[in-house]
Amino acid sequence: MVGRCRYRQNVEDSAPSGDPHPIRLDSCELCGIGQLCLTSSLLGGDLEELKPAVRNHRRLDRGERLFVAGQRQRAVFVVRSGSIKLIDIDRDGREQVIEFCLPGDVLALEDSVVGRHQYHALALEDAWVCTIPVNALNQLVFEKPQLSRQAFAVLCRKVHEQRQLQGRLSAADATCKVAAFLLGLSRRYRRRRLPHRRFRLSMDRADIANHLGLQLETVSRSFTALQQRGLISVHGKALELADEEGLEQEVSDYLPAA
Amino acid sequence: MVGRCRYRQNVEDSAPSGDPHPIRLDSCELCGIGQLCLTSSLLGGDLEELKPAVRNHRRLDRGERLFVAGQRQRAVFVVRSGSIKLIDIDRDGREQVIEFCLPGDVLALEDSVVGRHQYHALALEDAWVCTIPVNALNQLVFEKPQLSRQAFAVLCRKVHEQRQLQGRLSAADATCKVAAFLLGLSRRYRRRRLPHRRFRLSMDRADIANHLGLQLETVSRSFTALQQRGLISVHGKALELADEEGLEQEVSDYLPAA
DNA sequence: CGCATAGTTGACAGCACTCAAATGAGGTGG
DNA sequence: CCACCTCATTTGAGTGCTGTCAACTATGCG
Repeated sequence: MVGRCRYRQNVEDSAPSGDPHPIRLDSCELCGIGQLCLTSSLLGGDLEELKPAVRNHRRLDRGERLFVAGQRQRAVFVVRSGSIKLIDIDRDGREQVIEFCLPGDVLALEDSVVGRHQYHALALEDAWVCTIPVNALNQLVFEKPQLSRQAFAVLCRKVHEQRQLQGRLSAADATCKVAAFLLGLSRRYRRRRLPHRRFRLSMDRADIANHLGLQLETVSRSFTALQQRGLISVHGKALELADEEGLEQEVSDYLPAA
Repeated sequence: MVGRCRYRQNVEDSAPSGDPHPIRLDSCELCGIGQLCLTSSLLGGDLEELKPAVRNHRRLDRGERLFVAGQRQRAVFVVRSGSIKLIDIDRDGREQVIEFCLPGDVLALEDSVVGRHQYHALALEDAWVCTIPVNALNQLVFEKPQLSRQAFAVLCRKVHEQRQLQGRLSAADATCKVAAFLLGLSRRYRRRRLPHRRFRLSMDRADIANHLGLQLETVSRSFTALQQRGLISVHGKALELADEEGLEQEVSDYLPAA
């Protein structure tokens, strides 16, 4: 299960600049994510403020757990490279994918009120995360009260995004859901200045299906359908959005503009 | 469209104490909701702090709009009696029910970051709302910085609830969704010390269907199915949960415990 | 009392789920 | 480096649930 990941984070596309996430960067200045790190929005866009709070960078092997539901929260995390899924496991052991977290995403911010992690966090591939101990964060909030307003804003966006997607999509057919999912991923990559036309899906069909409330066979069929219509090109986890306009058309009946 | 509502807020049940929401209460001390008002959690549970912030109580007729998407936000609201639906309307004029707001619920808190309302708010029945002007709220936050942490907590709960419901429910069958919806309503009423075994649905079948991603005929059929199995009793908008255990059993495959 | 709207019920078709098998890719050990 | 094994993914066939269209009933309002 654990092993070196032989894949690049993403297939090259619009940003042909080698590996965008070199390992072992201990400072924020050198971090490839830079201003795209959601921590900077969390901290009011001022990376200078951020540095003293970020304590260490942790490496995760594929399949490794960053935290477990119920566990006392010691830190808020930011994905630096790789991707992580948040899952809920019910009494019967069934899994529910809550969220896929990409580079730049803040993890477990919403757990800080309760003080315990609400979900399980698993690395979908080898990953690096930044760690902001809750103590350091609280200290920072104490020094700069406006910071909590930034955190508030991050949460508001999250509420809004959840509502938009899940509300409209619940009535959509399978292909539509899949198309929306892919476009959503692409937009998130683009916002982070990562390749967004061709990239590698870090999650498997089962994860996608679970997240969208479908069966994995249905997801696979939807991929095939979208490909036959020339909207995408898929080979396993390698994905290319061949016709973004067409894709948006496909989901425009259910999703608002980007 | 606009007219006096001849229905009581709720059918009597466990709390046979007359109309629980007398009209025209201008002070928080006399408000029937009292500590169950989510504003009190918003304000750290201290109603004393709340009073100077709450400016006026506004009456809404059934069908009346409290605010419109895009409109500049002047206040955060709390439902005092009646109920309000939050809806999104897309380019093609199609409606999407985002949320049903019951007495005690805070409205538009998550809009305050953007400064504009994100959705339309319509009264499902005659209603009263409390109004907290954003100026007053900001002033209060300035005086008591911890207050923003309370607001943060409110949002976190919202994120969490949304995830639980929509995530698990997206894969459930129609009857399951409807059962979960009814139980969810019931629990929210109970938490507010309102009749929760027998109550009146303030929204119509179309609203429920829209919210759950179903067709109204399917919702109707699900009601019938649940009734034939002795789990509920429905006559139009009058609802009774005849077998809460059975209902929970029905949704237990998809929803975590209360 | 009659109209308008809300809600229920029925018939039928289509899409997604289920079960099953085949294909392909990735990883391991010789 | 190749063979093999395992698991992810795709594809197929059949069934059931839900959407669609339509008719009917009940309720509320003037």
